[in-house]
Amino acid sequence: MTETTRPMRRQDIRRENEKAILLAAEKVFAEAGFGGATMQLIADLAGLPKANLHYYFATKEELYRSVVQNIFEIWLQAANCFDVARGPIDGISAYIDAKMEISRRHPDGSKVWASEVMHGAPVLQDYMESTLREWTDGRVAIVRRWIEEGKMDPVDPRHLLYMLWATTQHYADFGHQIETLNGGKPLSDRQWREAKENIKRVILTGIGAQPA
Amino acid sequence: MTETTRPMRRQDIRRENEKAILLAAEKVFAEAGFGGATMQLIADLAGLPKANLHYYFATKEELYRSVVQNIFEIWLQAANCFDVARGPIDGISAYIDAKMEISRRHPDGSKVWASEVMHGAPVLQDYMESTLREWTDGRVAIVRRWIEEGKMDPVDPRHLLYMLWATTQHYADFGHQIETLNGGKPLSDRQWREAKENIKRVILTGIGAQPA
DNA sequence: TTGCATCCTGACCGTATGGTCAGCTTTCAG
DNA sequence: CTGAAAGCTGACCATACGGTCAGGATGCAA
Repeated sequence: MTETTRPMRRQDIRRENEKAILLAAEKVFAEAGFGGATMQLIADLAGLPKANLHYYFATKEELYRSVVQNIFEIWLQAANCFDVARGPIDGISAYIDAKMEISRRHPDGSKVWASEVMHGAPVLQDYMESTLREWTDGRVAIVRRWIEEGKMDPVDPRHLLYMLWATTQHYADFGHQIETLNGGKPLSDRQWREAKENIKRVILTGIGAQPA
Repeated sequence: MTETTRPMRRQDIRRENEKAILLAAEKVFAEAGFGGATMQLIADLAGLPKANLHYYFATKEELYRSVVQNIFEIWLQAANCFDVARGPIDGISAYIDAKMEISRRHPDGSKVWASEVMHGAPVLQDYMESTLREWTDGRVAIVRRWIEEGKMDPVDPRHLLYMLWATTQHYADFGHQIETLNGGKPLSDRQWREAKENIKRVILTGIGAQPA
């Protein structure tokens, strides 16, 4: 009677449940932090009994780790925009767009990531020391090259990167504050567009990479 | 034997203990989040028995609220730089300096504030809807005036403010990430100076407010 | 059809945590 | 000096949480 779908195959069951749990966990971890999140709440949100969570993820830590790693993947993927670009205008524009889209579509993930880093990255320390460092060094080299080629002013690449991360991430992490200051309403399509435009204009102008 | 100071007066005792508790609480809340923080840990860090905490602060929520309100005060005070300035160069420079100094000297407080907002500002919602909104509207008006007076390009004042908040706050909230990418060492005096300089240069240039 | 691996779950457990309280010590006004 | 108010604290309690487990249900290969 309550069944609307055909009996599932094992593979599908596993995949769907894991997905539901990860989605619910992301939201709960984002809203309450690791310490404030409870397995019970995640289970309720995922529509599963609590014991079932432990069938898929042995411990709360393991579940949390999975959530954080997921975000990290998405976060790193936004990097591609940077690489294929031929100059700061293309590259930084695309990167800002990509990161703003993540902030908009994936605010919970962004918050979990922020929370993880704020608390000293207990789970991701090794990633930060390897993958993140490599990624950053690569991007720093690219920016340096752009500077040498006269495509932008000599700005410290690291602080520029931090600025990009901070500004774009802010729209997810501090979304509640922005919403409150926006009269309690989420940003509209137009406002998101304006946000992107403003950020891009200020930064690109700021580093002397404006077209005209 | 262990007494190095003369017996204290009641007033002093109260003041000192409250201060010690608030300091310890700020650190623990910053490191573990509200849910992950324990009264026991705060008590240990403050060097007091747990029951004593409850003598000064009835509940964990009340203690947390005090910590958050403290930060909010400091945060708002940085605003003054903005008001007394005669133009964007002075005002924004001073504001960036002030907020960066907060990020450097008060990273725990900044993290607690960030955490509070990220979790939907359960404690500070009323403040955000009154004080913060008023403050923001005031600053928006100032920026608008600067634009009308031709002292800077027509940038959306709100997104500019968000950019200032995000960029400066990032050095506290994501301090661990920055430290990791800095070879595991905290930023030196020189690096902090460079950070400020870079941010100021990019933003002031970006909004067309550079002196020359 | 059968046997088995996978999937599921209600009931349970040990522990850690926020909070309480009775009764002690210390300060200090009168 | 004295009594009351303020300050302090070890021991205690109820609860909520992460995690376990025995045993039932279900899909599926042979």
